[in-house]
Amino acid sequence: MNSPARITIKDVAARAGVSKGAVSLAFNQKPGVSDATRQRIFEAAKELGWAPNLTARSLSSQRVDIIGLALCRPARLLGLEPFYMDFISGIESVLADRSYSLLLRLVRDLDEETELYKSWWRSQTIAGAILVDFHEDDPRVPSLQSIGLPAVAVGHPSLTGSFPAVWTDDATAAAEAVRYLAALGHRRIARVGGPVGLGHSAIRATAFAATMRDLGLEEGRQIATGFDGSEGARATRSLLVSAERPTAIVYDNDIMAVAGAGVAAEMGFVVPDDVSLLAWDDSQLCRITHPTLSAMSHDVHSFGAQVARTLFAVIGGQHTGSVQVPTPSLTPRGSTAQAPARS
Amino acid sequence: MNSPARITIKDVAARAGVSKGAVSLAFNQKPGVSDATRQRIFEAAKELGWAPNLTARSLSSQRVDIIGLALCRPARLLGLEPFYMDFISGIESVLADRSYSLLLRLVRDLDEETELYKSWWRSQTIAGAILVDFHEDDPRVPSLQSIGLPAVAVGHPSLTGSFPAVWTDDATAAAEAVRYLAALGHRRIARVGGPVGLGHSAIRATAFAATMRDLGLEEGRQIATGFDGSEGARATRSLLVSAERPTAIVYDNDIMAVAGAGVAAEMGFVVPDDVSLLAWDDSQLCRITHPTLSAMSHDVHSFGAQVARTLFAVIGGQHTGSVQVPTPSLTPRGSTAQAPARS
DNA sequence: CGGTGTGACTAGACCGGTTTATAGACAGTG
DNA sequence: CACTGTCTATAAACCGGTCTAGTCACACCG
Repeated sequence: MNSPARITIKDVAARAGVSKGAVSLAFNQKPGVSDATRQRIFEAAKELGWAPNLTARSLSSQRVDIIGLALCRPARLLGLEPFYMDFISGIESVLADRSYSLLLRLVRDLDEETELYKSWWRSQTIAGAILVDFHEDDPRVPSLQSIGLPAVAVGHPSLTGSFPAVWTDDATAAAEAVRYLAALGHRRIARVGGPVGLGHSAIRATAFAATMRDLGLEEGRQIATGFDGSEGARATRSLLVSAERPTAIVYDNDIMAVAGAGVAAEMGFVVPDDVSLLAWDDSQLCRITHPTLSAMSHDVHSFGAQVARTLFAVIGGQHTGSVQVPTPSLTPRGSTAQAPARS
Repeated sequence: MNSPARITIKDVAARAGVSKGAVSLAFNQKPGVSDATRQRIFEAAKELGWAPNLTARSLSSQRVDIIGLALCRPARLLGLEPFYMDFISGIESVLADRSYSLLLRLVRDLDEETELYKSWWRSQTIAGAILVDFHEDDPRVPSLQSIGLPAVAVGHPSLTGSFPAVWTDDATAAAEAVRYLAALGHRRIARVGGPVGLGHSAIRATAFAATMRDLGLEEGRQIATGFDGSEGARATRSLLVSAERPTAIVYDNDIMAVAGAGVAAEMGFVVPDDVSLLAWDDSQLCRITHPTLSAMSHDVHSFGAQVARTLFAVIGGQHTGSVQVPTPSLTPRGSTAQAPARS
């Protein structure tokens, strides 16, 4: 169509009266050019408005400055989960420092995700990848390990094969949640969790059940959902109409807790007098509802940053072990209180 | 470190007993190779597990299959706004069809954003860009126009210079919101909006004021915020304690409306009996609170898809005009009702 | 039978950088 | 003064594709 003759390294070299090689050396801070020449080269580049063509650069240097992230949750849900954007922004904060960018793709299922990563890796599009939402016996682990994709896994090390994991101790956090509610006198505690297949949901479920047992409480009812607000609402409704109505409910994310609070209000239950609710993640959402939501809170942004740092270590060829980030801790707010007097 | 001799087009060519060129032709669905040969080539490629190196491809074809998107809102906020992820997923749905990917970056301010786009464009990293959140006299317009970056602007055409705009009629929607509330008998209507500088906030503000005037209502109070939940709460608090307390409040997004509902409850006002609240965007959030939130609703996913389609047209060299997507329309739910009897 | 197409295929230039081997200039040294 | 070493700078190979110009075989035509 047009292209007013793109400026290349050659033009800059000509203008500065040097060779292509010299320009390359100057721009990569390498020795081999005098300060005076370097200066001249920078000036020429500035006058011409030149910046190195990254495509050409990565072709010849066999290096690429893009990280891949595929997310495999329904779009509708992603929009709602404050978690992801916060997580992504944490990743970005580290990438930006090193002039890396994040390539994002939403996929429908794990197979599509695996294929995408394979294709990105084979085609040298990405330098490494971030894998999230691990399932038990996750199919991505063997496939992606075998092609040697540098990646860091966000999930419990027991799930992530040989990929270095960045993980948070969900089991301990789940136990703390139960203990806290028990300490408030609650004896019938329920949990509204994520899908059964999902690794961290399973871990929380197990820890939840074990802690209930430890404390001598009857086994709490647990309902698996798809993290979706409306599913959270449905689960809450089902819990609140049951004969053995729980007096406290733990949710696996903030959205479902908000939905739960909505359902409680709709059914005439007062939070926290009739039922205590405990959210998970502690995004800003927990602070703007009424009552405010008590939550298991952690720093999702830092979590993302740590993931990115670990990935750089992996790409750099270091044999990184798994990294544990701080365990979510309880932040009490207005949605939890003493259990109501025995009914 | 290792690299088990990366497979290139040459290896595939050798294995299939043809030249590099033939492999290239076969893989790009171009004529010039017989079906039999094509077949052999594909087999060879499959056996070797080869996929074209996209870096090399874009270098020689001067084409790139990546779209850039820089978002310039504080990370904390992005996580909360259901809008963006939904919007992004709409974009993705179109990109994926054409095997394009989305390069995402969070930036701190418009200057950083401008520089980033310039650098992406000069370095041939992206084929085009999506610009969002236009301000009045947006500095990005002249800078990016002058370098010839193919881009589509999400915002009212009056703000986007010569960039093709994809926009939604906020003025009409804002007027509809006011008219609806007025029809319910509200006479003191307030608005909690976005930052004054932001284009669509300004448009809504103007339309809001104009409609109030048209209906013969006293000028409604409008408060500018940063879209943040806590700011929405603060604004609502300030409105509800004022002498001229409004009986209806329109918010510029869902989060602030949720926060507003929280504040109302905290202050003992019943929604919608004492005060009606109207959200904007209508994410799932509006359906899970209690009461549910009435909202100006639109299809953000399709919006994103339309933006992507328009961008492809621009990249393809078509002189696209601006495209208008459907105007947000009112979806009444539980947070709006007749105005309380005259106090 | 020579001339003209046409389709299949190849050699090699090219994209815009990086990197290596090498040349030249100059200073220091025995 | 020849000899070595250091520093600056260059030419050319290279990365892995695309793409143009051209070769070749074969059929078709007058």
